[in-house]
Amino acid sequence: MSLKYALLGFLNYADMTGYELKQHFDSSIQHFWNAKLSQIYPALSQMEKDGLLVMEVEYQEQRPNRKVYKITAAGRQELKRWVGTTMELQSVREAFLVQVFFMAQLDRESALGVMRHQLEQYRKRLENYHLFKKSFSEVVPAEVFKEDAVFWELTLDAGIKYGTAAVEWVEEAIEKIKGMERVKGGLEVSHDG
Amino acid sequence: MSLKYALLGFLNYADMTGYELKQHFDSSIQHFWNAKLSQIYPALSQMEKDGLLVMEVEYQEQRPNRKVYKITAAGRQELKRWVGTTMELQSVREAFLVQVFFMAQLDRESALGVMRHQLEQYRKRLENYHLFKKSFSEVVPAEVFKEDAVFWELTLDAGIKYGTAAVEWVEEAIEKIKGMERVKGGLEVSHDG
DNA sequence: GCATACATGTAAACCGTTACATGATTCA
DNA sequence: TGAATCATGTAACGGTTTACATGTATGC
Repeated sequence: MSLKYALLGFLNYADMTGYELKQHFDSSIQHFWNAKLSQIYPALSQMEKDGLLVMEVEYQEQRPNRKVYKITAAGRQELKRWVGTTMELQSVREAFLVQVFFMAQLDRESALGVMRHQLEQYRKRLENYHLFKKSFSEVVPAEVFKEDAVFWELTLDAGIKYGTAAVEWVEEAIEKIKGMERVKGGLEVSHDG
Repeated sequence: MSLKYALLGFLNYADMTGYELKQHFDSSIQHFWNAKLSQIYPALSQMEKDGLLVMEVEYQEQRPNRKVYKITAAGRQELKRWVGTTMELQSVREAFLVQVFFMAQLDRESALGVMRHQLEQYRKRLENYHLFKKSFSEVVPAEVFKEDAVFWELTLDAGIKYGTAAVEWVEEAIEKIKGMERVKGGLEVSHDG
């Protein structure tokens, strides 16, 4: 459902084609929401039918015509309504935690291998957030109002907070696994030997 | 995809019906993965077709027969393989951050209202994790091997880490929003007045 | 010569939620 | 009397991903 509102949100800044909207996704909110073109195009035509957008064709030769979408008054209203709506907390879905939950199946070294791999990936992601944060003031276009930039930066801060939590958690988890006594293949009891 | 492995994981401890599996979801991994019965039942019969499980019917009167599923050697192998597999980092999907990203649409008080509501919900969730953590040693059945309990507790620790990060982030966000100057409806410039 | 940017889509598959369907027993 | 527990499912719908479909211009 957020796809629709993300599209409205971007079109509230400027008229755009689906292709350009995809670029905005990729350069800003892709850290916490993304969409493929194959989802964006049908969503836009549906939103046009619903009166949230209007579309104008720019004719081109040697490539498909550009379909430029513009937000309507109804669209602006719907965006504003949604942004101000308090929602239920969405439930967490973390496949990696399912893996950890059943990880006693593995011997200690395999478990540590999986955890270290995850740690490396969490670190890389966090590093990217930090780099993005550093370059933030240069990246943000000057014509943008300051209040927008504040909220954009808040979403980045969220990524850094969560990312830091993830890295710390795996680091501590690795230490706890190292300290375990009865892991299969460890020093003490083995259940199938 | 994790549904399949969660089912294998639980059935690796004991033979069970779909109904009982659902109860295990609800009392343990529901913090990071959940499933409805309407998804569990077809998944189980598919997994039986794939040779990961075998099913035995226990006849009952006055209610549907119990279909007790048992993991096969192939199922155990598949579980073990998956638990030891390193996976790509899954991308984050946080509708709330989409909302924050476009929140400059709101006046300061409305924005603060939405953030405070979210803060309250994050706090409640974190509180639940803490309560669960305290009662953890009592809740874990005695017959369970200690190594399983260590990994189960790690997933709880993850919840507490992320939950704490979320609470801290919103608290800081609220302070930053309070400190903003050019928010619509704030003390300074208004763009449509 | 190959990848990327530009520019549009459709179709099928997959995963998950909600609604529908049935019906006895037990507890408050 | 009404809700929860036990116990099974199917059908429809919605959102997302992957694969298929087309084709030029530009830069490395």
